[in-house]
Amino acid sequence: MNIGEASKLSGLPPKTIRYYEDTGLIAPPARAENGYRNYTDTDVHKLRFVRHSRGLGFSVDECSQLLSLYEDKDRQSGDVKAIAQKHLTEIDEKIKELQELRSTLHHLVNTCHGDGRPDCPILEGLADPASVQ
Amino acid sequence: MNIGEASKLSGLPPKTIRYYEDTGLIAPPARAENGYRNYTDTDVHKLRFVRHSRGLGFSVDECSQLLSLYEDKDRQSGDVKAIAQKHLTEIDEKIKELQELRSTLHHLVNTCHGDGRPDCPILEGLADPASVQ
DNA sequence: CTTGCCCTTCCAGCAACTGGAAGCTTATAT
DNA sequence: ATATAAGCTTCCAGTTGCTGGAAGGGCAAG
Repeated sequence: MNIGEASKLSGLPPKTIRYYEDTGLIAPPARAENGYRNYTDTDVHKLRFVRHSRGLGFSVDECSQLLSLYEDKDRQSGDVKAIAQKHLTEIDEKIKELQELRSTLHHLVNTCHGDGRPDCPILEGLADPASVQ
Repeated sequence: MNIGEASKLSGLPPKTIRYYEDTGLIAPPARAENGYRNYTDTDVHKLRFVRHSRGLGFSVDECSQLLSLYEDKDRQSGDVKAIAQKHLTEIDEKIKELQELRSTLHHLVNTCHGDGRPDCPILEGLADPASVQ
């Protein structure tokens, strides 16, 4: 099938599929006589795998490792779990970071009148965070 | 003062300060006779403002708007609040997104033995998310 | 006078795409 | 049959927010 069809089935834009090929994340597919990329169901399967991995926030590099493990029938599930566990930890850190940031921002927003007057605790807080602590 | 001193006082790396100048976020400072950038306390004050704004996750473009409002003594605090409120909403969305993603990933990680055997629910979940629902 | 640090500019690269141009081929409509 | 549109190809550039490095000049200490 052409890239457009593979795109529909995998849920990845054609541009992204080509990009993944360029960067080596996915192997180049066969080519038809007219030069068009020719994808198999297996190819699409892997593209879907990558889309789901990226959707869970794995980096392209991590996706590459996961895909290798997926294709290796002698893999050790511990290797997969290690990658996932590390990513989970990073997500937890990111969430924590955002929540702290949200808390500060929420406080600032709450204390600002938000009217036509110029005095603004948000700007004061940005100029000098200590002033709102 | 030179850029190194401004860097220490503002908490921004010299590279970043120059970058902010290049992109128009902050106005070019005066220059000494030897061509070195010459920062005033006011300049440093604005650099700190930008660092705090960026630290709260505002984009450089939003920082630019906030800085303009900070410098405008006839500003309306409602304009500031609108920017902050919008950003807060985006943070909330981001947190929600990450939490959902975390939940899925956590579930996958928990169901994987993580040993020397090849069977792996994580890979199965990435290949076909429906299989783990 | 040389060592070493600070400053200058400019160019390149990171992640992960996305948009657009120029030029094919194929499908559809008249 | 032909005109047009859609889909495919490659390649280059831009996005966001820096960061690293090279090449060269300034300046103080030993």
